[in-house]
Amino acid sequence: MRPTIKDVARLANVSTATVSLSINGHARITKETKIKVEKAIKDLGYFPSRSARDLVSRKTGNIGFILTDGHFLKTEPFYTQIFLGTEFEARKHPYYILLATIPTNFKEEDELPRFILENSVDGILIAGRVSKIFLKKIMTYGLPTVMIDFHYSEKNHSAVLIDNMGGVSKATNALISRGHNNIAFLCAEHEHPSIQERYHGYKIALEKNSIPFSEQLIVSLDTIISTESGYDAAKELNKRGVDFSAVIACNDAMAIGAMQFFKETGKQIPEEISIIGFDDIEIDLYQDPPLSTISVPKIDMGQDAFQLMIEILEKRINNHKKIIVPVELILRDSVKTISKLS
Amino acid sequence: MRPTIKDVARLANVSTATVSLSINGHARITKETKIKVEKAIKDLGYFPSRSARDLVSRKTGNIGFILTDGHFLKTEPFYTQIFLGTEFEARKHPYYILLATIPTNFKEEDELPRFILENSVDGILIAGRVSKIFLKKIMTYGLPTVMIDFHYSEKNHSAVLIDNMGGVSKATNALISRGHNNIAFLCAEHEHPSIQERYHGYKIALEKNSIPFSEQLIVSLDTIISTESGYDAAKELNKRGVDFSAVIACNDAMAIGAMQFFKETGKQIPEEISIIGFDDIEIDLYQDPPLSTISVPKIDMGQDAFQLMIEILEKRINNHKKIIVPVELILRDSVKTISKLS
DNA sequence: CTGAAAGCGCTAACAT
DNA sequence: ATGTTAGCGCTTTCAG
Repeated sequence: MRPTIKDVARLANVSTATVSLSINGHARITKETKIKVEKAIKDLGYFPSRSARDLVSRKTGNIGFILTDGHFLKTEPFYTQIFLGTEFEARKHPYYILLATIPTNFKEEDELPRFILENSVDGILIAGRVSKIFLKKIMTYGLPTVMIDFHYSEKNHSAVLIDNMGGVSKATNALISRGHNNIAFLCAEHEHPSIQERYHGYKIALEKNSIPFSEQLIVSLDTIISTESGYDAAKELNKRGVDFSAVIACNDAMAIGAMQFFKETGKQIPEEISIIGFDDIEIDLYQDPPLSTISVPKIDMGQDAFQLMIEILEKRINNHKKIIVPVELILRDSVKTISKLS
Repeated sequence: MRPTIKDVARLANVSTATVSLSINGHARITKETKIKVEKAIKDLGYFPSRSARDLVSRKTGNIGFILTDGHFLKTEPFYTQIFLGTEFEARKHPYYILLATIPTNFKEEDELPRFILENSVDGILIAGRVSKIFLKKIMTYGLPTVMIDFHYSEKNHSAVLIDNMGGVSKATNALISRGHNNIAFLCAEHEHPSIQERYHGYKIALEKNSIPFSEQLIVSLDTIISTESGYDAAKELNKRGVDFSAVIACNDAMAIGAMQFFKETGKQIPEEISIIGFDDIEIDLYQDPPLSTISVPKIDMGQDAFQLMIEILEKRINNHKKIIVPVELILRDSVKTISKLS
């Protein structure tokens, strides 16, 4: 039988209240008694019962982590790493993470994650793009929510977001400073806020460098972001017959697909075309040549999100705070300098 | 304020005990009262409190899922899929899955997952290879345990295992029936039980087909299984200068590394060398040619493991049961027929 | 077949 | 500064 607070109290010769107060550091307990209590706890190998604690405190000690099936099952563990980040952080706090996936295309009649229905979480983390229907449905539960790598700008949620604009601006600047003037931009899923931000970063950078913007260099597909759409986008760009020496893809998957197309058509990378992606996924390194990219600190994002949740939960900072995590440009062999600007 | 069992009792005009019995289907409650109760529950939107329930039942309603950092972070979501399988199954039962990672090289002084220390799980699922030190340490807690894709044969745990031997036998047979007589076997981490089983499957198949076994065709590296070790193993095989028309690698990662080496040395696949891996990971399809492999039903394995846990937990089937999940040979372009046997 | 009541382990007033 | 005590919401004997 596991020892209870009573056992501790008995052994330490104090009341259960004292033990409780002592453990939770709440009241001003004498140092001496605290030491006595701690010794008893140690001797007994005592650990507070979660359910008893939760019962009286009316909390669950759980945080729900929600993402879509598609995002969880993807080959590249982008969201998996974010999840792990929240898990790492949760270890330092009295919380557990409960994971649930929802259908990628969540519909009105779909059921919400069980931990919502059962009221087993004190707050939820939502990672990646989810449908508006889902968001609306879940919001009726009034749970503290932190979104990760996604948000609808018109809604006011706390969120941890990637510096999409800054990232692509960096990439664009790097290309420009290496002599590239005709830089194509390949994307898909253009209704995705992140994609719009990345596109925006591209435009801003051109502007700042007084480089004319050309619609001809933009390929925006209506499909899902993937290696295939990257391939298709490159094909489309190629068909247009415009001049370009560099390509920015809205993420690594598309960049890799694009590289594939260029190689198939006999174009040399980076001799003829420089290319930069976004995300920094592991297979970038295995490309030939290794793909340059914008690196996103995934583990950190998860940790940030969890910390934000704790703030909301404990310090009652309910003011829809947004954290923008910085990104880093990683230049590898897929980028070549054409002519240095002074 | 969430409704409690009291509210339900009041509304249904019965006692709380009746509500409880009714919900849990335990006693023979009249159909009528049961209906009354159910109506009240529905009207109130009542849901039993987990913590209250757990407190009295002295269970936690949680199952811990443990795997190593390395396995969780791997590019290929092998264990991630298994995890998702357990999660899928847990949804149908009154349990939540708590995930924790441990250091790949767990040492004596490393701390066990928090949910173990805090007694917040009723049982644990352990996926993939973990150190003996870890296993020994965790076993002192006497928690019901189900191992997945790994076990020490001398210990007696319930486990869900892959049919490693059968899988490689199938692959070997397929190669033989396509005219291959000199089949090399590439592996690493030979102390891993799964690898030994795969190796065994290879030998058995040769024997059954009366094909002489040659040490020269076996490359067993002392390193970790990876693309790199696959590359190295192929190199070593090549150095030996022995004749072979086919290669079985102990998993897909190694197979891909081996293909890389063969291609670099100008060997044609499958014209000169046929190759088969093991695992069925997504990138197999993106190889050139697409890699043949043994497919492992990862989601199923997770579900099986969870079900086994439920059996142990609820039906008290404590007899170290093992489930061997079947695998499937998937032949793709990396295998060529040399000459058909009649 | 149903109700009364004890108690699971803990926290937080309220006393002392 | 510490002890007493009343619950938190639920399950489960034990009576009736």
